[in-house]
Amino acid sequence: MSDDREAVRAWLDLLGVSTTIKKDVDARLRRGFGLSISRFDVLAALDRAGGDGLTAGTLSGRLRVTEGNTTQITGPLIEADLIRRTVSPTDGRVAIFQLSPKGRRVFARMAGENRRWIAETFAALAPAQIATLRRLLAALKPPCGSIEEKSA
Amino acid sequence: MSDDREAVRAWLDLLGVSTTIKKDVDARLRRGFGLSISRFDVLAALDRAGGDGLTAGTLSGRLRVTEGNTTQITGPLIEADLIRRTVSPTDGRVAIFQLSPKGRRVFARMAGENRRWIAETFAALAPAQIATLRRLLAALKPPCGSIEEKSA
DNA sequence: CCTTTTTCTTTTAGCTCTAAACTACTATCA
DNA sequence: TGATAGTAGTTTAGAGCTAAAAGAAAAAGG
Repeated sequence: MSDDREAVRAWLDLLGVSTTIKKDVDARLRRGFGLSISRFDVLAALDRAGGDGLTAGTLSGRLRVTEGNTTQITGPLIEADLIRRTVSPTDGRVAIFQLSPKGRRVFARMAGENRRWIAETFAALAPAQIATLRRLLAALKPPCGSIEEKSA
Repeated sequence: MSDDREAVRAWLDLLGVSTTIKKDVDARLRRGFGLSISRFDVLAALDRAGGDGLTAGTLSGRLRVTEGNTTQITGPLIEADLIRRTVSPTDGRVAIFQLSPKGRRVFARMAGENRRWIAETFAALAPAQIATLRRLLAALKPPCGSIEEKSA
C-alpha cells in the first residue's frame, strides 16, 4: 500500500530527472553543434557500429524507435552529408546507413563535449554511487531487455 | 577519464529505463482509458491542486512544459469535459483550469490502476533499494530543482 | 488619463515520435 | 516460372513538445 506510493514517487523522480537532463543535453548539443539529441544518437549508433554501418532496421532497434522515424531522422543528416544511405548489394530492400568522413569528424567533437557535460552532471555522485545507481536501474530493466538485432 | 565513461553509461541506462517505462505506462493508459500519459498528468496535477484548480502558468510549471503546450494539451480534455477552463475574475489574462466532476471520477480510477502498474514495475526493488534510488536521483536533481509557483 | 511596458496566454512553424497504410523487393512452392 | 506470401522501408496522419511571434489585459509612468 504505502510501498505502492513510494514506488510512484520513485517513478516520478526517475522520469523527472531523466527528462530534465535530456532537455539540458539537447539544448547544449543544439547550441554547440546545431544538432538535436536525436540526430546525435544516430551518429553515435553508426559510429559505434563501425565502418560497415547499420541497416535501417538494426539502426531503429538500437535507437529504440520505429523504422518510420528512422527514415525521417536520417533525411536531414544525409542532406548535411553527415551520414550516407546505400542499398544493400545483396538485398534490394535493405537500406544501409554509414557515417560519412565529415560525420565521423563532427561526431568525435560532439561526443567529447557531451561526455564532459554528462560527467559534470553526474559529478554529484561518487563512482561507487554511480555503480549502485546502474545496478538499481538494471534491476528495473528486464521488461525492455534482450532486443536482438543482426549487425551490418 | 574512465569515470566519465561510467557517467555516460549511467546516463544511457537512466534514459533507457525511464523511456521504456514511460512508453509502457502510456500504452497501458491508452488501452485502459483512452488517454495519453500527458493528459493523465494534467488530471493528476489538477487533482492534486484541489478544488481551486491551477492557472495555466502554474499548471505548466508543475508539468514542466511550456505554456503553449498546456494550451494544446488541455483542449481535448475540455472537449471531453474532464477539465474546465475559466477566466480569473480578478485578472482577465489568467486562465484557470479545474477538474470537472467527471474528470475527478475518471482520474480516481486511472490513478489506482496506474499505481498498481508502477508498483509491479518497481517490485524488482526492495523498499530500501527504492529509497536508495530516490536518494541518488535527488543528488542528480539540483540543476532543475526549486521551481517556484503560486497556486490557484 | 493616455501611452508604454509588462505579464499571461494563445498561435504558429517545425521537430520527434508512433501506428497504420502503402511500396518495393525477395522467397516460396506448385 | 509465376502467383502468393513475407520482409524491409517509406509515407502519412496525428500526438506531444518547443521557441518565437502575436494577442489581450493589467500595471506603470508621465
